[in-house]
Amino acid sequence: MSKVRVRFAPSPTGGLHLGGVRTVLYNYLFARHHGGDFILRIEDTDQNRYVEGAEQYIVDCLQWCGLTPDESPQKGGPHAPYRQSERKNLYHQYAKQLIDSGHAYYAFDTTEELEKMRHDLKRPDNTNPQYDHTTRMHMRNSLSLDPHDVNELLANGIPYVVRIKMPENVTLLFTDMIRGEISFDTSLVDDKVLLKADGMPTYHLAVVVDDYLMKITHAFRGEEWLPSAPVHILLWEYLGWKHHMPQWAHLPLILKPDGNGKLSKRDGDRLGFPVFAMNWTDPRTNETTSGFREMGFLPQAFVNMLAMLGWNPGTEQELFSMDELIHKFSIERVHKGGAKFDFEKAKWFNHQYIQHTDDATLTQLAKPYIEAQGVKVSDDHLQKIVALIKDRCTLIPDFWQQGHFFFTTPQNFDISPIKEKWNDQKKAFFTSWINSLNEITEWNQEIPEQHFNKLLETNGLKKGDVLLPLRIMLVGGKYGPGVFHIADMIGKQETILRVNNVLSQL
RNA sequence: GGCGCGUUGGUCAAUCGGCUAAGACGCCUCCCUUUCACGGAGGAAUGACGGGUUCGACUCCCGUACGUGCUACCA
Repeated sequence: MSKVRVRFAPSPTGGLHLGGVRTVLYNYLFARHHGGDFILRIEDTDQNRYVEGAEQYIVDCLQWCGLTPDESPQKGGPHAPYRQSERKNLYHQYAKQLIDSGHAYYAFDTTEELEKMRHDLKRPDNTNPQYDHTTRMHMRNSLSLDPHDVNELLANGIPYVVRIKMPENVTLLFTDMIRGEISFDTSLVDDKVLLKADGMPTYHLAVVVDDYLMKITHAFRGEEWLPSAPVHILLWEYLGWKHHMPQWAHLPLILKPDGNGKLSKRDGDRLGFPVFAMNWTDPRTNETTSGFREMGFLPQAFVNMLAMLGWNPGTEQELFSMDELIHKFSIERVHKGGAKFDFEKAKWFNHQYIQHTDDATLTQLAKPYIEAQGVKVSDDHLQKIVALIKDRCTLIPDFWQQGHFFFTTPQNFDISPIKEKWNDQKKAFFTSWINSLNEITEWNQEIPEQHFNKLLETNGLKKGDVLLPLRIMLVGGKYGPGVFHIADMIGKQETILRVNNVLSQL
């Protein structure tokens, strides 16, 4: 068997969607599992939809996720170029070959004529009339027109497209690696455009020609492509490449969490979670769509989560390194049905990864978020804090949410939980505690607590009476790690200051 | 409308004819923690429906329903 070669073939029209990343992932895992090649091919045949920066964005996403291609527009390779727009001239000969063999034809219909046909033939029982064997002879093409007229139109440079001539009454069978045997009746498929009037191929022609030329052995794509599979299979056959056709796998869709349907970036905006891998700003509208990276996901967690959305190894294991995924991944275990995206589960994965990441690495990840708040802190000091609060961090920005009081004096105190039970006795306790702290020179985790404990009895209080007030004083709210850990980290002066701050408010 | 594909708890899902139907997320209760988390122990919650085939069907077949995708000179 020849070397496995797969490709991810996005169209550079915007940000990379969850489903897109998962398609890359499955391609990548499959290629690595089989010791094959993973190729990035840019399908930019639609010049109207081309968006500046989208290709670079895709490349950056793959890089962030650790899914680097072996061949790509950036890296080059034996089958360059890897951008279809740069391969434009290649496709013509194949279109010509199809016309000569009678499997395709020229069509001269204008947009208006096409619209008229679709409008005129529209019936309740046929809401979408097609350009197919039932209608093609009524249209203006090289099948319906006199050959002499066709030549004249071509000679005069009248714009034309090339359409595939779908055969009638042929049952097309193929085996999908995920779904098994699938069949189509070719009479029901329309004469798809292969070459557009601007000279660019459509997806249908380009994908077949390039997969052949680039020696692709396995082709993974979204389920939405299933209905056009017969067109592609026929092209492989008509071009004489039948025996080189890749094995197909149509991946299930990723669905929106509520209701049904494909997950779209609008769902993310609506429900408050990212749909793109990284922030994407549309250069035309300047609108930014948020991404998992910026929200504070670790790429490994993001990838792990996506791997499990539509695939699992049949064991109870949920957390996998990339190497384990490569080792265990098999396309046969990919599900047929679509999966609803669950942001809560996504966050759980990230929390798991944070807990399993060493403190030094986390420190470097958290640092930019801390510094963005105008705080300067040494790596050493930060790392101690990170160790103390990582348990309660789900996303990287949580290191600030959960630890801001280590860096800055709280300005707002939620005293409501302690206000009602506050009394002079407690006030006296804290005053005497501060006084005793002022006396000491040594500062660590134990000393302030020893003084604290000692004073309880003299003031007739139980520890539980004053622990929460102390927390509010130091933190500002009912959260955070052990209070004496905090006192230790912020130091004596700051501890006294914060106690006084709240004492004056009560 | 036509065609394709799909359907196990709220969600992700195991099961490839033996089921008293795993596990995870989320939710609830309790324990731990004199905060919030983490952790631990429990709990509620599932085979769309109807026919077959079979000693036995969540698993196989056929219908129906529902969902979803496609039906562009977009990918």
